[in-house]
Amino acid sequence: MNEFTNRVPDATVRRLSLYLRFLEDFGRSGVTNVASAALAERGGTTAAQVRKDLSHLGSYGKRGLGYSVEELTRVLRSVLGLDSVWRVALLGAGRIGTALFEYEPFRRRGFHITTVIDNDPAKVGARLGDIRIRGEGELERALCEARIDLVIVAVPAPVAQGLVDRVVEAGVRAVLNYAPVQLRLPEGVALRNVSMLVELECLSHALARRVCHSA
Amino acid sequence: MNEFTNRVPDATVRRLSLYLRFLEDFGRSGVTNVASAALAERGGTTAAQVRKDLSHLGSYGKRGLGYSVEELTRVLRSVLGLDSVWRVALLGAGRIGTALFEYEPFRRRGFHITTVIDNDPAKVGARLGDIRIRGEGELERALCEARIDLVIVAVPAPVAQGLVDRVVEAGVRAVLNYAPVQLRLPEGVALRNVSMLVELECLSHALARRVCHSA
DNA sequence: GAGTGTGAAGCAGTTCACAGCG
DNA sequence: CGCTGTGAACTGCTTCACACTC
Repeated sequence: MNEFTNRVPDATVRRLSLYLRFLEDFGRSGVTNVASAALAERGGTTAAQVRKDLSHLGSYGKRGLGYSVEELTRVLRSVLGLDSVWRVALLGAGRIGTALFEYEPFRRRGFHITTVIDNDPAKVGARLGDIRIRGEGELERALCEARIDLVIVAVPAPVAQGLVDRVVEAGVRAVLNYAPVQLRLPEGVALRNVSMLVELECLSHALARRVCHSA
Repeated sequence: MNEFTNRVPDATVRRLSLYLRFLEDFGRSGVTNVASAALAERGGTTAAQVRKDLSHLGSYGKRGLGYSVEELTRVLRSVLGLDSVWRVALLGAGRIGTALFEYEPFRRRGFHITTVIDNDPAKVGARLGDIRIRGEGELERALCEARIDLVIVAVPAPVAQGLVDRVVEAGVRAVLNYAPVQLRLPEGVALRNVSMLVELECLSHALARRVCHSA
């Protein structure tokens, strides 16, 4: 099996993202080979799980030796689509939007926020870093001009769906949603929700019921 | 079965949090009864899934009628531990920390951030809202004085584990982690990770492989 | 010997389908 | 009749165990 044959399960993809971080750390500390057990240790999972995850991508391990840090790093970057630069638009330049904009790891991983939209007239025309904030009316034009691949939604819940409809119409195929709404998207558009409230409420459930949940 | 007999699966808890939002919306628009199909519609899931989820809590539906919005709201709030106020400490008053601090929905749901810690001497003593930022050295004292239930970690990755060890030692039983590290915690402490990078990389994977993932 | 790759078994969450109640 | 609650079937992820390779 190789990286093109099969679909990689969602749960696996999320772990691959972690493994990649660990591999980069190992690489920086000069480690050249790493065993599934070592990755498992760092990731709070099991060696069998790591091997199963990696086996979805192909056979990159050497028996008795483990995986080449350098090779596996390359493979994971490729599988996760991190060897191209993705052009990202940020919708909403409020507290959360601004924090995301300035989050260094995004840029380091090849996610370039080249467009920022906000509908507050006081903000339009202002700068975020070296980018001029544009008004909602320019949405389609901006997405098209900048050939945006992916959109981060950080606007208030009530306006999110309307904006996203337009974004999808404009041909964007991936949406990362920070607004506390369940967005409705057509087939073929990838969506991920990051909900601060949901996670916090899971913890509050755990506290109230004295049950331990981990993730 | 009632709300105290059995463990509620993790996947269900996350959906309960969503259902609660929908119920509150329905309540505001004056709807008094709601069928599983209506909740499913809003949540992008199926009616059977909703009923199965709710059946973990007990039998609150009326056949032929659906669920009482008011009653179900009360039950969900209780199951999610939202009828008490939780005292929260924020570690890290950087971009992300500040954004979280000012995120209104937290407070509205009963999560009160009463303590803010940062190790930057320039920030210590400054105010965030009406709270004085305290130095790292005061961590244990602050947690204890404020009887903190839950900690939000928004510090740089390299210092996160050290701080969390002290937090756990001080008796805190729930941690919401925004730092891009895999924290190691003892049994019995609830942990949730919110990783901007993982979600973004799932999307980039989907884009690169032209596969659609939703959540 | 050390450590991978993988079928097979085990487990958990989801979907189905329908009996039963209001 | 409409809609819930739930066993039973199903699907998919995780764990196990071991043959196999370096």
